[in-house]
Amino acid sequence: MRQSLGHKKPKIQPKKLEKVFPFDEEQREGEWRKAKTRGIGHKANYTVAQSYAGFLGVDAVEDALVSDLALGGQAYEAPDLMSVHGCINAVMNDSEEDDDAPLVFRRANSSSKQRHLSSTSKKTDTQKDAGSNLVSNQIAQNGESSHLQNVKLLSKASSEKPPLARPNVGSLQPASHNKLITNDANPKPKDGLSDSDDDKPLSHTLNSTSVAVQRKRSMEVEKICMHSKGDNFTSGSAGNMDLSKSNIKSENSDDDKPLSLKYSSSGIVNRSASLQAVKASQSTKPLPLSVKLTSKTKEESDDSEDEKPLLSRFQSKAIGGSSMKDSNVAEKSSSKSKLNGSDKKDKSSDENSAKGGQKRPLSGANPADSSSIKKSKLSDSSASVKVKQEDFVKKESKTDDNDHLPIAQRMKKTVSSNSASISKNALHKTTSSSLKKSNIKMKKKMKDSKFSKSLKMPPGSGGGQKWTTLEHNGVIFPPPYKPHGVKMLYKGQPVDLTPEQEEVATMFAVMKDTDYASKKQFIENFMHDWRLMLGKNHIIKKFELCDFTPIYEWHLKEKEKKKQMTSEEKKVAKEEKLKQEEKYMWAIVDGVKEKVGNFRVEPPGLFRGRGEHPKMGKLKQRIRPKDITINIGKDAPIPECPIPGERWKEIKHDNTVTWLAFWNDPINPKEFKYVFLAASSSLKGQSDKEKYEKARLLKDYIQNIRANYTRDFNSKDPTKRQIAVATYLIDKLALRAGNEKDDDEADTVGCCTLKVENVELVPPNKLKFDFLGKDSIRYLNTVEVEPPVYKAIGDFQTAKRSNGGKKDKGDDLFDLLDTSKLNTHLKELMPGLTAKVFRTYNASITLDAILNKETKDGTAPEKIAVYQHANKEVAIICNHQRSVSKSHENQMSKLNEKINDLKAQREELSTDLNRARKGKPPLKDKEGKTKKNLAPEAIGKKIAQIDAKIEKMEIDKQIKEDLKTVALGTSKINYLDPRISVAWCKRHEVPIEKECDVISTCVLIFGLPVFPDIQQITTSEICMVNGRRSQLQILALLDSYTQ
DNA sequence: CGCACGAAATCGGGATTCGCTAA
DNA sequence: CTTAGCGAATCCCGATTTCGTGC
Repeated sequence: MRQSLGHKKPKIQPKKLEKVFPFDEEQREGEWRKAKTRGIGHKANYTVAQSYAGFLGVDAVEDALVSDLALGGQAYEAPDLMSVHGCINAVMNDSEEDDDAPLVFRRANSSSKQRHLSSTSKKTDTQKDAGSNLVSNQIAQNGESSHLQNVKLLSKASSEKPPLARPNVGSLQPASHNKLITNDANPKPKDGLSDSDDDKPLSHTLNSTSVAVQRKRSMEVEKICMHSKGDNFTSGSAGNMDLSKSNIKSENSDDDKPLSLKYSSSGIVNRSASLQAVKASQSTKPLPLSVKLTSKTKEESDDSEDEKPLLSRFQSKAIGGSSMKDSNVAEKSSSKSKLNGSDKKDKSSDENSAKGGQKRPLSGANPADSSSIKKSKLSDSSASVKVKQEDFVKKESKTDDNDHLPIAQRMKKTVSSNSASISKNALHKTTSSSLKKSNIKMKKKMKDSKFSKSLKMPPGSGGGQKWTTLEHNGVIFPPPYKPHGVKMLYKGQPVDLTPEQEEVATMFAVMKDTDYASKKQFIENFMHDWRLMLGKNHIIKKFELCDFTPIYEWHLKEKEKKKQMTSEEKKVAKEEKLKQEEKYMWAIVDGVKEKVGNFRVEPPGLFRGRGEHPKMGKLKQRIRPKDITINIGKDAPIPECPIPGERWKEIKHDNTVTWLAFWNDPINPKEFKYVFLAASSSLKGQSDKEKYEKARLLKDYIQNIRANYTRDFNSKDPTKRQIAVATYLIDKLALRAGNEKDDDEADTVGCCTLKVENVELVPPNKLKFDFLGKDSIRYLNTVEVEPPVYKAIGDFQTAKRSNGGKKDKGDDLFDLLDTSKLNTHLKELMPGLTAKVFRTYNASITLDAILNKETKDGTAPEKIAVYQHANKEVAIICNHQRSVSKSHENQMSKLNEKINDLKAQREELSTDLNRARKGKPPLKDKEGKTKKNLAPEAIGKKIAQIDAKIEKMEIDKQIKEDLKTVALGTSKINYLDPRISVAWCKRHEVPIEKECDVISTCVLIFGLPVFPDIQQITTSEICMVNGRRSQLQILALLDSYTQ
């Protein structure tokens, strides 16, 4: 056991984190319970609409914040992220602004150090170094995994920290006015404020006095809250501004010593810096995130959407406010500050806008890149590398080398030639100063370039360049089939099969215990494809005469063998596999090592379609190199084909896409299977970020959109009317758009493809939906709708077909609509708006609303229960279901048994209590033994304990029952903006670590030094790390930077 | 020596995460 | 190219057993 601790590096870390901030198991979920009473059964009636109120409230809050700011007189312009960061920092301690740029790092270091040592003065470099050394030493002592230690430290620090947040929170919430969202036409001034926010955080921090700091902290908290409420989703720039300010200040004051120490710990910082630099150069630009967060995304919106209208709005807003100027000033003044990166970005954005809002072409992710994609990748990398190096140098000089070395090495690997210089730099401080200068310049350039890139051409927005250099090793194929020689029976007789035939027979045999094996369609398809292999004259003709049992039993035996392997053996096997796959696991994108998602080619098998899929059971042919197209950088070595004698189908060098390879789906040749980077990659994080930013942007338009469709409920134009009603359903019920489907796909529908029979009118004004959606998951929900909608649906159902006939139940309800028409319409309402955005928006806004509404003072477990409850409501809205586990019934009865057991104990104790009060000895227990003669008080205490236990178990039971069909993970990963979770944790002092399982990773988003080595990760990369994704990210990062 | 108590070790299975691949 | 659920793998925690200590 202990030993195990020593070994696993990556996984351990997470564990440790958890341990550091353990929550008491006992959850008393008071409110939660009540909420539950609604239970799953009620989910049917739950609609997004219920969360609207909270949503409005947010705006109000924002306004309040704004005024606050105004009063303060200071124009803080920190990006949202910053603000959040700050909060986090306060809690976690660390600095974080860094996300953005390399410069940031330094800052972060210094700031963190400062915090640690003493808030009063910044430490000198040497001081910092010392601090870092301490940390590193500690780590070293402990031994194996410095990570762990660091983590621990961090977590402790965070836990220890006195939370500032709370105080203000309450006050903020009250805000009641809800300002309507600004319409597209005239964005409010706030936006402008928000825009400006991005820039100047640093200066503020520095300036703020301790008192101010405290205040700010509280402010921050508030803001965060706001954020969580609405900020995240609302654009409230003003609020954002506040946040940023507060954040900054808070950061200064907050920093925990521990954190700073950790933070400062040399290696980490350097690494992160380098990473940041790299990223910055690339185009990931963490800054944008931050900006988006607080300031609201205006910038982002610009980036991604780039709608002129938006830009103009933002600009105007920004201009209108003093913020812009301030920001600029701040930037200048604080150029040295680490935040620079962000500042610069902001600036650049401002500048750009000033110039005319034109965005630069995406051309290169990195500034350097942009300058010349043509350059050999080496040169490109070198450019970015240089920046990195510089950062490194600085940091390294300060910190000790040990930690760094690994990183540097890594860097080298990726960068190649550069690495050497890096290491050297580390050694020589003297050079650092000059380097710094150059760095700063570089940074500026980089920022600008980044900025332009990121803003202008977000990857998601289409068309742009996604990378400049790309290296990877292709894909790995499953091992060839090994014939087992076990013969199946036909008419009771063993049959000889060729290895190919046996392989397919085995595919079927191993599925004997699944539902598929008894489905007609499955068997039909399987037999069809298998017969092709057997040939016309094979004795095997009829499925009914086949007996796969021998093969099935062989399979069971193999499985058992595997199970019986000792852990030692398993470990060895695992390591071997890892060794084999190692080279395929990573890609180098613009000089940064990133994890590849699905580098394993899908093995052959029988297609397992979901629901009543017409192709289930078909043979999924083995994929060979000749089926695969590789996409890779022009200058990168072409991956060697892993199967001797074979070759790739094609090599491409398309930098406008993110896939590394693809092949045609053998089941549906029209479709493709792509190999992408892992969720933890910056490319994915970036698009995630864009997704959430777009959702956030919707908040500014939603009011108008709703007014719009409400008006069109009664439109005389039937198409308009259908669009209005469909939009309403998508908004209110979070339905999917519903693309047309071919006959060879499962018969499922979405909004646009709803059939007449899928909706039932329930007088007076309810609609009952019953249909199979994506994954053939049933959507069953009865909701009350506005009368005009009710009437419209009825009209659509009875309307004439285009050919004049009468619609029947299988006809399209929205016969004049399809997804492209709908989305075209939506895009007119808001740039980039699609049906999916409503889902994201409503999921996140609902989380936000519930958290704000239901979180009360209380224990951490209570708060977490609130979070879970909110998560559950979102899952219900999105109709994320799961099948009830096989052991569910079993588990429930066990729980009941235990409860009954406890109740019996309670009874017995209560008898004893009565006797004890009368001075009598307790009765003998079941086995006839005599019990201790306890004092009545002692017995009473025991009873109370048991009562508490019973109550907890009852609650657990209830939760379990309620969640048995609800899948929380999907929304957590794909729909809930992690910034909401982070802000909430911060505000309510819920440890970010594991508590809400979602969140541990979010830390990364903000560049918090949870894992020192990861620190460098910038916002953009991680961005939306939730749940599992966060885990992945953490591990991936650790792997990539720590090894 | 036997017993009570508590800490450490071990075990078992529920909970969570991961990997996969369909949609 | 994102979103989704499933089954397997892994983690985690409580329950049970074992071990150690003191009376």
